[in-house]
Amino acid sequence: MAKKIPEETILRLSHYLRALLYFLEEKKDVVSSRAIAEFLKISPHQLRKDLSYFGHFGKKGVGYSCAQLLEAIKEILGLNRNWYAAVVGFGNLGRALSFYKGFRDQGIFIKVAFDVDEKKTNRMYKGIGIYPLEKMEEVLKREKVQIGIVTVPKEVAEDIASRLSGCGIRAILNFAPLKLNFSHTIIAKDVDLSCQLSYLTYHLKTAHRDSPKQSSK
Amino acid sequence: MAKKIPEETILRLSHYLRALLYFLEEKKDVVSSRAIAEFLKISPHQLRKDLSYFGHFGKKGVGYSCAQLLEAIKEILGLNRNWYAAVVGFGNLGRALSFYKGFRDQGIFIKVAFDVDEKKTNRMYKGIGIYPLEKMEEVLKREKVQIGIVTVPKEVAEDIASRLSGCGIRAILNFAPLKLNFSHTIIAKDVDLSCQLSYLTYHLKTAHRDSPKQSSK
DNA sequence: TAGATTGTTAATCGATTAACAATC
DNA sequence: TAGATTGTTAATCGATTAACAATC
Repeated sequence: MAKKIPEETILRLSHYLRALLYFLEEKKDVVSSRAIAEFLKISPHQLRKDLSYFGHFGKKGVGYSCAQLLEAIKEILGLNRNWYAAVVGFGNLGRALSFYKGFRDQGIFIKVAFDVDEKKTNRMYKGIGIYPLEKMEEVLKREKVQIGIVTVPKEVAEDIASRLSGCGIRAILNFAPLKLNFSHTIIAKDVDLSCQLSYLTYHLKTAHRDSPKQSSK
Repeated sequence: MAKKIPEETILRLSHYLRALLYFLEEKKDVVSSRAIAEFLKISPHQLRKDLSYFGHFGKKGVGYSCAQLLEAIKEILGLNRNWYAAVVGFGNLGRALSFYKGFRDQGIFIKVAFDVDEKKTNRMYKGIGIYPLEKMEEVLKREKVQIGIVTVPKEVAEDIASRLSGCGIRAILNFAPLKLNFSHTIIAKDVDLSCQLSYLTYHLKTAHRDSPKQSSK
């Protein structure tokens, strides 16, 4: 592989996808990097730099074909196919994520969920099969699932991750407040909601004493 | 202000807090940067560098007092007091966040929630008052709330943010798939769940063709 | 051709890692 | 005193921004 691709670039590709969907809805055939950048409130340089990691998608002096760039980015992100996920921990958050529309729109479907609480399990819930946690290995053996979404308490999260890994699942979206993104066998993305809120309280507290200006990013 | 503090540093302070809570539970009075770093799977350099932005908290040759460092970080993050938040959009995700324990443990309490759906509103729900969206200004005038948590559809998110700002709320945790973190009057943190999943599908797709090794971070 | 806009190289900026002097 | 560990400076690494040649 030629140049290392920044993680931030990958995350921004999703934004570009959204912008293109918007411009397509607006019946635009072609857009410039400037127009996309304005829509997303970023700089056009960044968009072009990000795309340059993957190839040449535009025409100099013209811009980008919305439809073509959309397809190209979908392909880069692997979103030109369907993916299936399992939610582990069917509490408030697990349930909310199971029915999150944003995932389905991208072709990512929650197929099954697991929970320790026997009262929740062994039934279908809006098309999703809910199983007891101890049946995880058994169920995942027959269901084709590539992604695990972990919303269990932090005490068991690491164990769950390694069990998922044992079932052949190589990607985890983790909501437990600890780092799962450290192994070499699993790709994990940690989403730590408490950290995000502390980030806000830090700035609320700090904004006071300094001045109304604020270091957003 | 002397040196600019990286955003990543602020986010890591929350992790340090958790590590210290762990070591306190383990009855440790003093910990070294190495021990904390091992627990969190980061490098001790990073911990020490991060802390150095805020002062001197350890004793050379000894380490850090768990209790003292805990208090110091709480103060830095503004977590030595209570904060109150309003959830806007009481759908699946809004409801899940309203009862998320991790927030309460940090002294951040959801006081009220708003939704357009009249069937959900004008009642209490496990201690949280649910109000119709059009009463937002009225309710927020009498309730002391510093943080807005936005889980409305993307079409209305920007409008909601500016209405929150108009009510004196200066910090927003945004789950709508667009950027609210651009104004100078509001501190926003955007949490984009679809991006996180695409990040995983990208790596799943890419890991195949390269090799089992993976560029975690 | 002139104007517009891309793709890429170079310059800048910022964050992480490493090394080490200070000191408990 | 010797060993341990912090806090800070310096070196490295990586990402963003800017500038511009290529070209539609």
